[in-house]
Amino acid sequence: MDAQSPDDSPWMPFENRRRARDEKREAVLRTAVHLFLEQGYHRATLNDVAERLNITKPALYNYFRGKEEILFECCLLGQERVDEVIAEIDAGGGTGIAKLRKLIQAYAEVMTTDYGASLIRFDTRDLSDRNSKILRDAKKSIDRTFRHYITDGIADGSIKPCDAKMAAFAIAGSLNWIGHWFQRGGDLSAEQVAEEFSVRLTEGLAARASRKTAPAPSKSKSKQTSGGKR
Amino acid sequence: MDAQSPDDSPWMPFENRRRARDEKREAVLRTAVHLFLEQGYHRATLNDVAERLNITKPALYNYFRGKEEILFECCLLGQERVDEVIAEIDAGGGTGIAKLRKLIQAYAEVMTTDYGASLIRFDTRDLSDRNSKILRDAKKSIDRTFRHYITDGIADGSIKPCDAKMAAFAIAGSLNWIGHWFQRGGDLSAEQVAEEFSVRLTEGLAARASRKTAPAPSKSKSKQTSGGKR
DNA sequence: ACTTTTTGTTACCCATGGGTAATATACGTG
DNA sequence: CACGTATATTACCCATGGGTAACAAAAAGT
Repeated sequence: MDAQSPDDSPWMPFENRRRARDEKREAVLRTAVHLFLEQGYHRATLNDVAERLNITKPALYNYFRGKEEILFECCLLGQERVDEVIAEIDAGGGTGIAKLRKLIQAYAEVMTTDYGASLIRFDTRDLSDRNSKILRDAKKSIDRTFRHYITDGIADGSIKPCDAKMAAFAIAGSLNWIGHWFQRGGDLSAEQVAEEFSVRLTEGLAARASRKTAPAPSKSKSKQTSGGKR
Repeated sequence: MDAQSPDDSPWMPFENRRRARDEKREAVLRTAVHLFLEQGYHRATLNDVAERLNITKPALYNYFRGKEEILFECCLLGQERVDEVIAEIDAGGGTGIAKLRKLIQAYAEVMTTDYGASLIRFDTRDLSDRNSKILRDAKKSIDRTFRHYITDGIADGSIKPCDAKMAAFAIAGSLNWIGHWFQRGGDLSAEQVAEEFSVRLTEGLAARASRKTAPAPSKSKSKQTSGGKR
């Protein structure tokens, strides 16, 4: 997904250091998110980031207000990718479980990218109140989408009745964890993981005798939500 | 699980500050882990910890070498609880899926405790090389146990063939995530969560027509491991 | 009561690293 | 070429917070 490796810098040591501003901004973000993930946000210093780009720390301040803003924009990029994914799925339609599978697969792939992982590996408490709230709201919205697809699926019969809240937590947990263990170049590709998870995480939820195409119209049009305890 | 609230201190402002050394050590850990989780390890200062205990920072150094050691011991306590759980299950016996369910349930409950959560909420990179390795090894061992129960289950026919490695990741991810969202006093009790997860996370794995008691002795005594891709 | 040990306190050190000021160098433009 | 602007650099500031030294006050031993 990331076309360029995180190490290539537009600032060649002594060459044409003339490129569009936005490209440099992006290069800063790419390098920063990589370092933040590698060393942890607090251990990675702006000097480290600058050094990898063949510049010095104050030069970074031409593109960002400070360290916190860099962190925020990394997370934001990850969040935006997820939002795009959701918008696409919402536009497509399908049964609840079909949408859920699509979401799981796409979300899993995002989690294998640096920006995707940053969405959950970084602590929103390191952000300003304003930015922290933006991200927390975005995550809440993503969580709502998971739950929504699940309740949709229960309503249309493609998912067997269950506690949507906890099912969403279970699924999101598995997916978010990818951001912690996955690394490129391992023996598993991002696509393999995404494919496997979209199956594994839904096989327990799918209504039995699940005809791929036509979900059996359940006679009891129960109002969904939780089936058991609560 | 934690009998005492994290705020009660053996150092009453001006009272009998005479108690066993170990109790004080534990009180420091309880308060520290609580603060570390609440604010994040890097934002929580030793002054904060000391203040909550009605003492001053240097007093902490009577019980610990430094901040890092406190962090380490918190994680270690969580890890030990998991190890105890595993030892108990190993001693019990049963089919692969039965052991897996027990592990999931017990692990989930540990994750709802402060020490349990610290096991995954804290970054091992904040520890010394030595301590970091100890914890990473312990986690690897836990992961192996998950995989082992799964391959056991595949071998004894209680779990349908699947990629044990990824199944373990999926399950562990869900469980670890509990440490991020669960909080006491919410609308879900630790037991409810543990119970629900032990069912939800295994219903996709269980071999069909799973008689609770006697697992159908599979005629094909295949050598287990992965069934499909890899 | 006297020392000794344990457990605190106050006062300080100082490395770290985010952020800024002043300044230099290249770039595009009239 | 001169000028303004964008971009980098060097040199610095300083708040933070982990850790230590020197000292005080209980507890415990004798």
